[in-house]
Amino acid sequence: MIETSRVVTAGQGGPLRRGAQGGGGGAKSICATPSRMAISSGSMSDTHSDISHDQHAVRRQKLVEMRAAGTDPFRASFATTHFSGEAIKTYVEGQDNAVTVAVAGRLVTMRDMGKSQFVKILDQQGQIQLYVKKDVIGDDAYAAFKKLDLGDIVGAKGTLFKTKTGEITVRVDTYTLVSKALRPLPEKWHGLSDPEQVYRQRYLDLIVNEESRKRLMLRSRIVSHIRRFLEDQKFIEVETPILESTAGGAAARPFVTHHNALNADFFLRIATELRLKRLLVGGYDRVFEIGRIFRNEGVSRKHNPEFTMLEVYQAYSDYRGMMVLIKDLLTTLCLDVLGTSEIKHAPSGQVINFGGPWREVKYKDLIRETTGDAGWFERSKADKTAGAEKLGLSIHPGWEEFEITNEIFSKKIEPNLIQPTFVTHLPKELCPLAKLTPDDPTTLDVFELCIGGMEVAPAYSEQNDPDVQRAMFEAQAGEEKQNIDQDFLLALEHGMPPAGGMGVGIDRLCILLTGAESIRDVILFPQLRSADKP
RNA sequence: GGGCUGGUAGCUCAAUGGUAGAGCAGCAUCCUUUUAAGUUGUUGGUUCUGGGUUCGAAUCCCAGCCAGCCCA
Repeated sequence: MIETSRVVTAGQGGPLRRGAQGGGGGAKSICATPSRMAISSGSMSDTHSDISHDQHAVRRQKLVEMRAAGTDPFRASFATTHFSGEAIKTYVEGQDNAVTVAVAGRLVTMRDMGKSQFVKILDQQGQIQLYVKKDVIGDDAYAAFKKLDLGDIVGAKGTLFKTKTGEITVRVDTYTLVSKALRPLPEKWHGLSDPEQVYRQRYLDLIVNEESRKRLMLRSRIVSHIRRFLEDQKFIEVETPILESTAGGAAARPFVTHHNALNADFFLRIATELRLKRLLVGGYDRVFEIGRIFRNEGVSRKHNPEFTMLEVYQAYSDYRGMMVLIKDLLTTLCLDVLGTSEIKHAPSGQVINFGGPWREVKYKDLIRETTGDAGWFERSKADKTAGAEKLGLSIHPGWEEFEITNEIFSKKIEPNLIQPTFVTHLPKELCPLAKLTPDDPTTLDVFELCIGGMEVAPAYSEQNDPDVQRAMFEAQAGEEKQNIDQDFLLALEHGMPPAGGMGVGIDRLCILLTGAESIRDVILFPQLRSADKP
């Protein structure tokens, strides 16, 4: 497809453990509890080292003491009745302590006031405040509670009330420590801002940076909405192979891997198109896949080596049917997930409006308009080169004419298409998988949906003439005939229904809908160079 | 791949080539409705790594690693 590409290096992102400093810090008793902690690992020097500054050591010390006292947090669990958000909703206005809830989560805020404490825990739905009073939970439990650290995971049972500042809070009757955090959390006010650590230790980012947590959860809801939307329209979701012997369906450099038992190299797929069309042949009339695609290209703000693409195929439809589908999909997506049809687009300062009619314009008209040359497509290559350079573009001498023209499109036109725009009738050289326009065989029955200056979704009237398809593949492959997917052509000879097909880059869509600045902000674990030390 | 910028305490950040600091958290102390809670005191450093210049380097130079931005 026209779909643009993405990314990267093979490196394997292992779990990173940054500073190696574990264990070493001698275990010396700092606070009371001289106890016998012969078991604690590490050296037992006799020097009276002070570990009070070493948060990791202090927390390990607490764990040792807890175990010595017969409680092991890692062997405990806790039965919850509500997530934080649900618990808050069950509060009945004006009726303090009427409802009992059991919630659990990570301690993210602690305010110690002597004989009582306000703390907050974080779970999947957000934060909820707990109020712990010494005279309610008892002296021993309170003493233990005071030893908890930020980052520890606790379960708490109690009744809901509203504080004098109006926050719905759990008045804790009992609590259980269910996991001890041996490492400290990043600072609460500024959060975690070092981008490297944000990506490498995403779990910390999710804990302390609410925007990240919300943005990435929004992504999950977006994908979920897409599935529901398509299923409601009788589309069938399928999963096709990632390992392929021929990487087809797009123009991109694939990753190569090796299967030992078969003693064969395989490519990681660069598109799902050719597999899904085989399913059209097989009688799946409406089919889609939301799948990971791998492209062995650069890494940038808009490219990750692996990314997620939705591909949809609908028999007895065409590129115009895909227009209706994508417009319905995106408008309902905005309303259901974001609750609005208008989205701020920071780079351009514009407000993108998904609600109104969407502009539709022919590729050639955009080119003629931008170059100011009504006869652009009749010009010689030299004239086109000169025209493009006049627009400030640098043109490689080896480029074909359509490449020169497309350079104008991608550099001078696409970045300015902020409002949803269907660019139709692209030159036939740009894609070998679509049908030619009946009254203009130099163009294709396709559109490219551009929003926010990005290509969001290309769609075609899919080529189903096996002979035309073979000719187009061969023309594109040139000397690389071995890269042609012969089995796909065989499938076409069995007859594929006319169909509309479309690809939607999920990551870019999420960038758009969440206002993210980089693809890395909408991918939980973006690709980075290996952090392993040599 | 090229250019630019950055890497200092657990986190966020300071520091003319001259003893490396602050806030948060940590430790200790007071406080039973707080909202970045507050109070008093206090600990904590392989300044990314390796070379070099210098009487002296977080700072200047060279190389490398990692990251971000821009470009191809």
